[in-house]
Amino acid sequence: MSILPREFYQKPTLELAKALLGCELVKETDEGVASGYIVETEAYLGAQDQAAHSFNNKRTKRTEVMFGPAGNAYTYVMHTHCLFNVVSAEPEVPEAILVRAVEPLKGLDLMEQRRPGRKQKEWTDGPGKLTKALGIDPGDYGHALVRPPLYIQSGYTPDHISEGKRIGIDNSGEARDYPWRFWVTGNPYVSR
DNA sequence: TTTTGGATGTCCT
DNA sequence: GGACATCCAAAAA
Repeated sequence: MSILPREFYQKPTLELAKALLGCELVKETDEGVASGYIVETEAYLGAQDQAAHSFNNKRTKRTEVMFGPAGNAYTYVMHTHCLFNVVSAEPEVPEAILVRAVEPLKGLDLMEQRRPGRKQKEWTDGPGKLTKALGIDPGDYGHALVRPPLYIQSGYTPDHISEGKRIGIDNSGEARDYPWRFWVTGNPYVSR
């Protein structure tokens, strides 16, 4: 088991989205370590993707990190929740990959504490849920994912990967039909 | 300075 | 299936 180097992220976004499946996402806090296997991702291809925050190369304070190098964290606060993305592509090309679900691995006691009253299956089967269970927050914005307290390391290789339309972007024109969502076939922790 | 709306989750009916 | 919680940045005024 080893932390994925910066070079790992130097591949086309759609390819990286699939490569991340089965990798272990780790967050270390004062309370301890929590981690899980990534089992569901979605690609957001900046300039050509109407559903992306960076559509048409729109550069703002919020999307700024997407214009940086691949391998950094892009956290985004949505309503009452925080979402976690991995920045992809080279600098000046605003692409990223949203992690939608993980399979709990380490720090199960911590996650249970952070998700009181829920079954284990419901701890991390959604983009807002997994950040809460792992302890990822807006303070991780822009963090390089190659060192603690937040990083990704190699895991297992999924037997089969499924792909389909993305979720939660119904008002994004034809971009909503792009098959840019990937998940580990048959894994019970995918959001739906 | 004010308004608007969102890559969601949870609880209610 | 539907309402609503609750916060920040973008866009409008």
